Amino acid sequence: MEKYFSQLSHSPLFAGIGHDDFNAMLNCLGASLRSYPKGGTVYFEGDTVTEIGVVVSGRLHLVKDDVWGNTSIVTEISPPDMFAEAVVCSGIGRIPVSVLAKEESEILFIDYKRVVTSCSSACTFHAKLIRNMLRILAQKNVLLSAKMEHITKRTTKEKLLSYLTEQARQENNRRFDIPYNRQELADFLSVERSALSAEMSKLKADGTINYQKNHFEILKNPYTE
Amino acid sequence: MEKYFSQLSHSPLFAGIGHDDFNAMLNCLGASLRSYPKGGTVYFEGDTVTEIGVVVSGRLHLVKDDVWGNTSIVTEISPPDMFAEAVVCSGIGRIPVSVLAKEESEILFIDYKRVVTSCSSACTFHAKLIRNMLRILAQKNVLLSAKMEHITKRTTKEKLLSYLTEQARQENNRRFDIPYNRQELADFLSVERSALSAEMSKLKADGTINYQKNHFEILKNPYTE
DNA sequence: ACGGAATGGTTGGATTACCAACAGAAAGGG
DNA sequence: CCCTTTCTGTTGGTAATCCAACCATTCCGT
Repeated sequence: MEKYFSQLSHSPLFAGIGHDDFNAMLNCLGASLRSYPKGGTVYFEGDTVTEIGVVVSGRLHLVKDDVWGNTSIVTEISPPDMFAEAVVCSGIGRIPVSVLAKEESEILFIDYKRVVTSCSSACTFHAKLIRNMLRILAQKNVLLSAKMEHITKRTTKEKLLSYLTEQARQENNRRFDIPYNRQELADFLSVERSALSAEMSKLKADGTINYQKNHFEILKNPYTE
Repeated sequence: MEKYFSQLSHSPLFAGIGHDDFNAMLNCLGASLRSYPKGGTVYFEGDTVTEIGVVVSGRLHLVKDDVWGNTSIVTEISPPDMFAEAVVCSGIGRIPVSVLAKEESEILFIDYKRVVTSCSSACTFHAKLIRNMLRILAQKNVLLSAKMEHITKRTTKEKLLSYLTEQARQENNRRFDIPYNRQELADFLSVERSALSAEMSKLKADGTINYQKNHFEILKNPYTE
């Protein structure tokens, strides 16, 4: 594990946990490091899961099979990402996706019960770890909620404007940059790239917004035409 | 607070916390009960928030204003629901919605720092409360992720099939009931009710699914036409 | 500077969703 | 039981998206 410390110490889950604490913690939590060959299966969909997984090397795919066997990739997990945390913490237990190793991978497994149960020696990192966990779950929550706001809009135009005004609000400025190119923005909003481009052109033409590449400016209220 | 105990003790946040602990906990956490008149404002969008709110009476609306002042209701909160928990736990702090009292309301505010900081008297409920918090955030996470799976599909048909096959998978049975009527299902999937009905009729006609009211059955693979 | 790849904008035809309106079926109340 | 309300399915015209294809521009390594 020693060689992975510098990497893991910068991960959100272990943020703020020092080198000394780190080793003590892994012992206290009974963390286990397991390896999977390329193409190996970490979990099958529906498996009961009680451990949080942290990828320390390699690459995983979370995949979903529908009832007829069609497979689609939900996410890719690479170091130092975590997986299965929501299923474990929620108490649902049964994982809704299969987890496959796309490369030879090493995963650090942490028993959730031992995270939330204070040990006898009252380790200092317990509180830290739990706060980190809460922060991670809550942040993901906020991100998902924000995205949901945009995606539930019906038209490409509405989704785009919802997203852009949200960015403007966050920056507290009508001028702002976005972190996506057109294709990525289209994917994020679940729309067609070409339709997105077309809508952007229209909005620029009628003076609602202006943009160059990733820099945007909101000019007037699109709802008061 | 006493009169609200039976109600709050059944809320997810306080689940498993007994009557004795309950009062001790509120003291230990420095919880404060504040009242708001009908139409009053609990938070303005962008306010810095450090407390989790639990509605004990009345009714709140979380509303969102875009940059031009148009207002839309994001959620309604009624007892014993919680709000602002994601913003507070995530450390983001600035609340992305305004919180308004639609009726005269009483809200129990709990300082997050005192939840995650073990007190000197090592109260037993701290661990319980934190586990509850983790569970709530994680459950919301799982629900949001599942919904996102369906909504990111492009067409009404795909959204519907994504939802139905997910239900079939969860029930482990091709026959299952859904908890929504047509309008609610349409709202959940962010599509038109009429378009949804039409798609359902088509899928029934071509023998892909069958249904009566809220009872559904998946008959064959829609992808291998 | 050159060539190739990636990115962004445009267009036209096919598909799909939206909207409004209507009608039959089911549910609920008196 | 009847009446009203709610729920569900259907339809037709309109509007929007999707898809494929194409071109222009930018980016990047050689």
